[in-house]
Amino acid sequence: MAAGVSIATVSNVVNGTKPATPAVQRRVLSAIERLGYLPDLHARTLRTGASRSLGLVVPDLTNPYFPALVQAIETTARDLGFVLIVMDAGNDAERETEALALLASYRVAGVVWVPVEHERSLDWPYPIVTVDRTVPGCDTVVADHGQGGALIGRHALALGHRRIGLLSGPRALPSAADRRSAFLDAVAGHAEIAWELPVPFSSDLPREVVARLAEPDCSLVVCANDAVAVGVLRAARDAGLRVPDDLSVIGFDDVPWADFVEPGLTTVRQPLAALGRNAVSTLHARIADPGRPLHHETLPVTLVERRSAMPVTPPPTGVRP
Amino acid sequence: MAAGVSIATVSNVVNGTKPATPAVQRRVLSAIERLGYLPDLHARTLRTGASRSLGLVVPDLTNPYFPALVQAIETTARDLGFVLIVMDAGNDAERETEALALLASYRVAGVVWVPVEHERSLDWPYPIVTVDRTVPGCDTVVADHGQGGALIGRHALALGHRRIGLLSGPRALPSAADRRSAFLDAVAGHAEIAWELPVPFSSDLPREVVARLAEPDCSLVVCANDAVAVGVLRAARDAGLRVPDDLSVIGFDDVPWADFVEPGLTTVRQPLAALGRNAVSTLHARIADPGRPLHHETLPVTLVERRSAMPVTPPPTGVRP
DNA sequence: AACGACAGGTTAAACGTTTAACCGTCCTTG
DNA sequence: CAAGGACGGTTAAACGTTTAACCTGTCGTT
Repeated sequence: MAAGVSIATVSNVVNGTKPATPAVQRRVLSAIERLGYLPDLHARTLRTGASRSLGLVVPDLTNPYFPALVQAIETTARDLGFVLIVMDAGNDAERETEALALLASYRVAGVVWVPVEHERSLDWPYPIVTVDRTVPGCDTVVADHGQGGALIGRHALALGHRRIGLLSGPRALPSAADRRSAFLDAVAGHAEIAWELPVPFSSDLPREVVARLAEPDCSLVVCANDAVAVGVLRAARDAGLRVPDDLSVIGFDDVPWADFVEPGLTTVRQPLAALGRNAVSTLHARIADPGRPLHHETLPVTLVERRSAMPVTPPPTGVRP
Repeated sequence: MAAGVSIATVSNVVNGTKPATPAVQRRVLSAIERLGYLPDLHARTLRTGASRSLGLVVPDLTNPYFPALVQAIETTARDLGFVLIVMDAGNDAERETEALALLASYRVAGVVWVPVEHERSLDWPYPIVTVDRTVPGCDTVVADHGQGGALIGRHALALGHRRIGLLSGPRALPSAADRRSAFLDAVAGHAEIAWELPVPFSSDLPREVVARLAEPDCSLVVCANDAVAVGVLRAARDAGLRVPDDLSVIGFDDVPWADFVEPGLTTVRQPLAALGRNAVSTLHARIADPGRPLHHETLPVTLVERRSAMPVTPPPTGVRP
C-alpha cells in the first residue's frame, strides 16, 4: 500500500484488530487521509458474512403514521452501525413480496416489516420484526391498542357521555378490532351504543354516515381514526353542529395535524418513536442471538385531551339522574 | 454446483450473458428454485464495480414535505433496479456529513440529497442530485418557487386585495426568498404591502405577530408556509376574526392536511412526486454518462384554491375607484 | 476427408476485504 | 549465553460473483 505497509496491516489498524506501532499507525492514518480512502463495505460484508444493513418495508410512506416511525428506525439503526434500506410496498402485496426478496438478495442482517396485510406464510433468510401487526414466527412490537380503546371508553364515561356513536374501522384489521372491543368492554353497562358503523380509514365518510351525523342521537362519536374524526368534524360543521358543544368527537393516532384542526382532536397517541427504537433493538438482539425465544412487546399508548371532546354540560336529554 | 454444471454457467443463465442449451437452462433454473438461491448483490457489486443502490439524505423525515417525495424516489429507484438507502440528518449538518460519508463507504451509485443548509463545499466519490436546493457542481431538480410567488401575487390581485400583510420565511433560504421577491414583483404597483415580518416555519407565531393579526390593517395575509398559515388561522380565530370573511390567508406547500383545517387553505402545491421521479432519473442519466453537462430542472407549481382566501366583498376601505 | 467456425461449456483470475498462519526481532529469563 | 516468548508485521486463502480466455465436440464447406 501507499503507506509502505501491507494491506493486512491497514485492515488491522482501521479495525484495531491487532496492536500496531505508533509510527505505523501514523503512517497508515495519514495515507488514508491523504488518499481519501474509505473501506468498501460490500467487500467487508462479503468476507465476514456479517451485513451491516437492515431493511424496512412499509405499506405506504405517505400514511401520516409512518414518518415518525421511519425516522426513529433509521436513527437507531444508524446509531447501532447499520444502514437502512427502505422500501415502500405501495399497499400492494405483490410489490411487498418483491421488496422482501430484493432485501434477501442484499443480504440484509434483518428487516423491520409493517405488513400491508395480515397473515402471510413465508420464510425469509433473515430475521424479521413486525411493527403494529403480528405475523406468526416473527418478533413483534406493537402499541397497546386495547389499552387505547379502554382509555377512550373510560374518558367518555368520565366526561359523562351516556349515548355514544361508534365509527369502527375495518373489521379485519386486528388493531382496529382490539380498540373496538376494549372500548366496548370499558363502557359496557355504563353507556349505551347508539349505533355502530364500520367505515374505511378516510375523511370521506359514506353518505349514510354523514346523514346520521346530521341529527345525532348521541353526545359523542368515537372514531376509528383521526382521519375519520376529521370527516366527522366536517360533517358536523356542514350540519350546523358545534363541536364540542353539540357533539363531542374522539379520534385515534394523534396524527401530526390533530392539533391544527378546529377544534383540536382529543385522541390517542401511539408511541411511534419508541415503537421504532424498540423494533430495531429487538431486531438487533435477534441478530446477535438467533436462538433466543420469540419476543413480543406491547407499548403503552396515551390519551391526549384536546378540545373536541368535552363534558356533557346540558344533560343530553336528562331522563333520570 | 448442484445442477451438475459449473458456476460460470449458472451466472450466464441467470444473466443471459451467453446462450445455453434448453436442457441446461432447465436444470439450472430448477436447481435455483429448489435451493432457494438468490444472487449475492454484494459480491456482484464487488466484482462488477457497478453498485445497484442509491442513497437519499434528507434533513428531517417528519417534515410533511418529505413523505411524498421519498415515496416517489423509492418507487422510481426500485423500478430502475436500484435499492434506496435512506438517511435522516436530523437537521444536523454534522450528522448529514456522516451520512454522506457512510454512503460513500457503501459505494452507492449516486445520491439524492436535500441539504439541511445551503452552501457546502464537498467532493464525494458519487454523483449527486440535489432537490429543492442548489449546490454548486450538482445536478438539481427544484420546484419553481418564483412562479409560486407570482401565482399568489396575481391571485391576490384578482381577488381584489389591495392591502396585504406578508409573513415571509427565513431570509437565508433561497426558495423562500424566491417566493417573496416574485410575489412582491407581481403585486408591485397594484397593491400595497401593509407590513412584512419574517417568521420561522412554524405554527407558533411570535407574540408581536399575533398582536398585529388581532387588528388587521389588511385584507389578506400571505404566509411563508402552510404551517404559519395555520398559525394565522388560529390567531385570527382567537381574535374573533372570521376567515375568509374578515381576513383572507394564503399558504405555501399544500401539506397533506391543508384541506382538513377550517377553512381549507388556499395554497401552492409543489409537484412532489414529479420532483422525486425526475431527481432519480436525472441521477440515473448522470450515472450512465458521468460526462454529460450539468442538468438543472425546475418544475412548475400549481395554485390550489380553497376557502381561506376569497374576494374582498365589502371594499376594504374604498378610497378611490 | 480434412479443416475451420462456432456454439456451449469450463477454468481461473479478479474485485477489496478479513483472518488464520506464519515469520523475524528484540527482550526477557533461566 | 542460549532459548523462549511477546510483539509487530507479512502472506495467502477465502467470501460469491463476473468475465476473459480456453477447451471440445458438431456441423457445414470445400
